[in-house]
Amino acid sequence: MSAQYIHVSVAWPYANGDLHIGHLAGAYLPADIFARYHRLRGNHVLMVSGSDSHGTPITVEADKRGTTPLAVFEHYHERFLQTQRKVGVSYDLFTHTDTENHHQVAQDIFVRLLERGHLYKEKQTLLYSESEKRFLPDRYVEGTCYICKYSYARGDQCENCGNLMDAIQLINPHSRNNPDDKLIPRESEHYFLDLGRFTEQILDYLAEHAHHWRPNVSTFSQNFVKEGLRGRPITRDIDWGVPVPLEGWEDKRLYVWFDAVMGYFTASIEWAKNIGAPDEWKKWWYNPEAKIYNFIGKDNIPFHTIIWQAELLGIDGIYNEDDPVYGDIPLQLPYDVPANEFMNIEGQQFSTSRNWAVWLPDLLERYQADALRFYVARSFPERQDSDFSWEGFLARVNNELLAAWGNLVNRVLGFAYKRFDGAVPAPDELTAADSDIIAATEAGFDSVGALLEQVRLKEALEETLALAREVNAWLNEREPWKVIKADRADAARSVYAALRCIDNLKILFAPFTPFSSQQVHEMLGYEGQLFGDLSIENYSEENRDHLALVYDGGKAIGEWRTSDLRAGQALRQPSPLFVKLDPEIVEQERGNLGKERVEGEIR
RNA sequence: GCUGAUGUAGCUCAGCUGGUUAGAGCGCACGACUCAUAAUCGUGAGGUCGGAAGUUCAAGUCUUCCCAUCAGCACCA
Repeated sequence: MSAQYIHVSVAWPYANGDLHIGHLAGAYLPADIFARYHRLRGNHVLMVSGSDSHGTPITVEADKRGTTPLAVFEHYHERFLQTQRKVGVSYDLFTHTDTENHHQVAQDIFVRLLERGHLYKEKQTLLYSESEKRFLPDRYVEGTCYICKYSYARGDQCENCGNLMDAIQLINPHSRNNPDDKLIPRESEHYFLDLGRFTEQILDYLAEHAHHWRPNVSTFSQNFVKEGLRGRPITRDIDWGVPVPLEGWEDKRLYVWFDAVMGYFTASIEWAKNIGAPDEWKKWWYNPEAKIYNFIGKDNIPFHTIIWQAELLGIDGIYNEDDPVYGDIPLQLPYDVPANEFMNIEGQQFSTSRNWAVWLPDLLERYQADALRFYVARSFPERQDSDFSWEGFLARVNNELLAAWGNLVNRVLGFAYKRFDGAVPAPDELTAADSDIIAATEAGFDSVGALLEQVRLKEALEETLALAREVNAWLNEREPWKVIKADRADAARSVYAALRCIDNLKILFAPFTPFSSQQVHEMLGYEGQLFGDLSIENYSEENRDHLALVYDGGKAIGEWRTSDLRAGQALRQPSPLFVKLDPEIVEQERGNLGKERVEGEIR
């Protein structure tokens, strides 16, 4: 099979706070595992994402900290880059939405939608907060219900009488967070994306993919459309964001959801520019053979299964009219949207305000990236919400990752290194049991690979782990440490077979735990690196420059294929792969939950 | 309130279109082994599948109702 084009689109984090375990479990780690697998397969992977620089949460955070939105997002963007490099999320490009490229493409998309009649103007009356200097979303508004006179009705619904309402219908509306803050109704004109006109196309699209999507994503999306698609506003009265490219609209900006979701597209274009091949992105976006995967959390499903599709359908052909190769090909819609559910923490929902959270930068200071990756992958909320618990982390790292896999590597390599002069022993002929165990691990390339293809990552890891256990069991049968005393040749057979198995497992584990697989690779005496390098680069545009995380696969030699380990290959001095965790961390870490977290100043 | 999802051994989870004594890993008990970060391997004890009713020769697996949890319900993205 010739190499496929795989696009891995990863949800864009708001740059208003550090990354936490939920980001990793929901989207980044699944995406990275999937991308690394496809790279090992020799496919052309383009994995992009970036910091969402705009949006109310960032301006709110800036006000809170007495600084500017720009300073807030740049501060967190830089931390995102470092954190993700450390945990090994291998983006071909992780950029942000305040680049000149993103602004330009977002505006072009807006104009194109406008020209094609997919946008309409409408006046809305919204409640404006003088003190917060913004229009408040309905759910942040509280007031007296005009029907039942209940005094704590929400802007969207009265909890007392159950009637749905518009916030402006409330008597004496005020901000929920700040009851003294009077809200003033203000009329304002905005552009809306006319979603309704895409209903049929989107239903067809959803039906076409229903059989291979996760049921929750598929069902949810279909119901969402069937309830009726209404227009969504795509402009706001704010000053932080992508300017609306129209005369007379200078004091408005594109609404953040509208510009952020197209980041997958704009970042692909930026990536192509950065590598000096400006049309290269079309190999994914205008190639019917390419597959685009959107890795997101469940809270974002309709944006990635409906609204983004509408935008893509609406702008079809953009930047492509005269292209000799791709000119007549439609813009590709996502092939799959493997949304994850949520990862709770110690049985409770994640919450920033209560600091009920596990922050990645903190975690990566204390634990190995692979330990974290392993536990999170073991607990992926693929079908339902899952739980991050420190007890679980301790148990899974010590009793599974370290005991089954780390120990297997350590016991075999240590034995081979000491008893066979630091080299891979040369077997005369393998026993049937030895050939069988090698074949069993080789079969993993098909079975684990098939699961990874289907984005069934948890099962893939479980299968890999089971193979490691199988090798341990076989080794206990063969007992080379006992056999060697009487029959060195037979011990050489089993040790050789064990090394071959480890060489296979090294690749099977590599998408999940790339750092330790690299160590195994080296200890087995190989040169080179399984994956490419992740670095933080500075890119200059016309008026300013920006930092980005970039994966360079140039040096990568890892391949998704069975071991052909040579007898006689010199081993390197083995050392344990994983640090055994002290049970005390459970109490220590639990103690940090809910405590105030001190964050550094933003310059 | 409406829509959708989830509820299976102590824990974390598998169980596709209904069909032999309900599975895995961890934990636990006992045993083996000692190459290995007291890791590994074997054996075993543990669930009647949230509750109730129903359909069926047969239900964890379909239907209805109830309970609990979660998400969405359209200007939070």
